[in-house]
Amino acid sequence: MKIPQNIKVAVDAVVFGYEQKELSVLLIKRGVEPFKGSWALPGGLVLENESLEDAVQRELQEETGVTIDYLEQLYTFGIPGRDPRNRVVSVTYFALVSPNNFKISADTDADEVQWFSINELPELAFDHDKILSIALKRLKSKINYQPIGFELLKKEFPFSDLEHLYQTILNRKIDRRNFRKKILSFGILTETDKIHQPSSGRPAKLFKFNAQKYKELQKSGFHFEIKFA
Amino acid sequence: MKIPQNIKVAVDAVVFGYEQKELSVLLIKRGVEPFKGSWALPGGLVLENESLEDAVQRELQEETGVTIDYLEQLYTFGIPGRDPRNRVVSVTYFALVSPNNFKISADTDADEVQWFSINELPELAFDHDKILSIALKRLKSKINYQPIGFELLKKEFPFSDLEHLYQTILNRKIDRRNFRKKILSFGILTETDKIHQPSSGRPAKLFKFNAQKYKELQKSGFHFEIKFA
DNA sequence: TTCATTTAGTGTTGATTTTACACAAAATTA
DNA sequence: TAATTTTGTGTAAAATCAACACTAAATGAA
Repeated sequence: MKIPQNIKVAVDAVVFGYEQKELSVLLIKRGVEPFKGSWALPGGLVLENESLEDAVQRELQEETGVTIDYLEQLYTFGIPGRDPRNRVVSVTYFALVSPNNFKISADTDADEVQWFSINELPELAFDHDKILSIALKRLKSKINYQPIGFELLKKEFPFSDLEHLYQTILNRKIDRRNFRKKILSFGILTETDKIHQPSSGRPAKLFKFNAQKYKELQKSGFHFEIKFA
Repeated sequence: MKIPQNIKVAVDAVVFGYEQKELSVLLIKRGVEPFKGSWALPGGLVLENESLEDAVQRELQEETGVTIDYLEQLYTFGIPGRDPRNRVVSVTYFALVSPNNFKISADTDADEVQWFSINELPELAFDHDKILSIALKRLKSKINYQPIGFELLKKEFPFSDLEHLYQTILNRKIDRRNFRKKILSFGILTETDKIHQPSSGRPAKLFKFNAQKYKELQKSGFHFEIKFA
């Protein structure tokens, strides 16, 4: 005799943002038990007729109002007991948001959505700390072999922003000359004619990531890959 | 008004084996509709109280009798309509089997389980061709940066087996001297005192993968990584 | 107005890694 | 014993990586 399966499917997203040389994660404060009042990753149950990706986008829209620039599946968690109420299998996603879309929508309760610096995280509900740590690992590893760092910057950015981004995420110094040389050698950045005036110091040219060019290069076997001194 | 969610959770596994310089995948012939009579990846619904990994192991045991040497989560598929009956979210796994465990258990119906060379695949049920192609991509990419190739060989193997394995999976020639030099330089192989007599030609020393050593090296920052001419 | 401070921008050299490449050694079979 | 098969090995040129420091252009303060 078979017992009918009753497992709920949820999605959760680890959304990263970067501003002011700080890497942050988007969290929501839970309004219901269990873990009422705790911070958690945005997410929720998948609806009957929507794809997993649609579910993530919908939940992010509903809960945070934030627009996502990059989204990929991270990992699926399904150990019985990870949710104290029911069996929930959670498909988690990894998302990046550019500073342009950093702001939290006005129609969400600001009390309940917040960016947290990766260095000052609160305790998280469920197994969300584990999910977050896997996402962070993915980010740290992936920026080395895929040009996803640009998703965390404005469309046009001074080179030093990219440099600082890598240093922040990888948490170490990078040789400026070697880094610039390497990235520029890929030929996937376009120099704009605009310049950026920092609060003090020499003005900087603005660059933008050329996704079109990147795709072409990919087709001819090019592989984005960074190694550091 | 909320409609209660009714989504089933399944697991499916792409199991790779390697023998006679051929890479193969383990498939089962479906005994029930839909796709009755078609070949498909082994898998099935997750039980109420088992973890996803346990579900994969159980299904593989039940359906194929094959013992798995390496298992990792691959990707989760959840587009509505991928199963014509119900909404099914399938968490897929990627598995490797060594030739020692290659044989299909006697208590399964041999008619319904079979190894297929990656070059002579039948049509597959559901979206299993897509799953398989992602698994293959993963395998091709992962053998370059993780020592998982050994899971597809016997515990003790002549060096040329490793060489052929890489050539088969990557589908290209590899320089024998450079390959050997690189792999040996890692220090994760132990030379046994046994030798292997090929059907003709010079006898070869047998090596084995030293998982212990690999773990130690990993801790001190070593990273398995292969690049080829 | 110039001096101190801040950030952007740039090349060279030595060390290391990668690539290309060919022949001798040990066994089997005819 | 000659032909065939597979193992095992070194070197040199090319490419990449790693280390390293000063000048340029702006701002703000003295």
